[in-house]
Amino acid sequence: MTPTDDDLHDIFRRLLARFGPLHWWPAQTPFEVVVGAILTQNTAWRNVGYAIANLHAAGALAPGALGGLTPERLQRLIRPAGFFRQKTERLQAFVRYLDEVHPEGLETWLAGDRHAVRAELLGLTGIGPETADSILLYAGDRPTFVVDAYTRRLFTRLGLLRGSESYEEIRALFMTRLPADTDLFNEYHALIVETCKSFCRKRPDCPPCPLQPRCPTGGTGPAR
DNA sequence: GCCCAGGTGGGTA
DNA sequence: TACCCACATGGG
Repeated sequence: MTPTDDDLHDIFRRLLARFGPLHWWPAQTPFEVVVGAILTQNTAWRNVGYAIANLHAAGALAPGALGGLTPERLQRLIRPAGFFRQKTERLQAFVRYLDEVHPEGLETWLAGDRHAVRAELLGLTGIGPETADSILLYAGDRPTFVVDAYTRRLFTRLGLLRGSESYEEIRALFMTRLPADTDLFNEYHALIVETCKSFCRKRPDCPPCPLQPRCPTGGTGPAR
């Protein structure tokens, strides 16, 4: 049931061969990664893109600028990403914390002790394990594995997870079987997301699945 | 019209 | 620990 080192390496090789390196995260700066990580919580990335574009147009993709907006203004800008009241609170709480506790700046903060920084992120309102790991990996360039709904779904359909494991269990599983390599973790998570987005049922043009004869992301999608 | 999307926090048993 | 619910928009 639980994947071996070889399973995890083999799946990675197949996905990389299929999609090539993706060089995530789709953002220009570490701060933009943080904003995207919060905005994408239980939200389709397409909608996050609209909100990021609004923030960019408003010149608000920097901590000071975003923190200086009124909540009403920020809510308007990020409305397309959904949960806009909650997410406004979370974004402004983050920049407030950054300003008050880490005047040295986001990148310097994230470069500190990995475990301490993760614990600190998890203590912030609106930052759960997936958001914390996304920030560490994609904004801080630190080796931590990001587990998301796609990871759970794909590996459950491959028969390598039961599906009921906790976030921390799945993360530990990957991290104990793979070398602590930032680039590997970066690509692995990106490839899992890309694979699940290529979901055969939604993409009739989906090429042969690199993992199984019947695409494990599509369930009822066309075989091959 | 209905369901889902790269979660999180608060509440209850 | 294990569920439940609120939070909200846009696209298939």
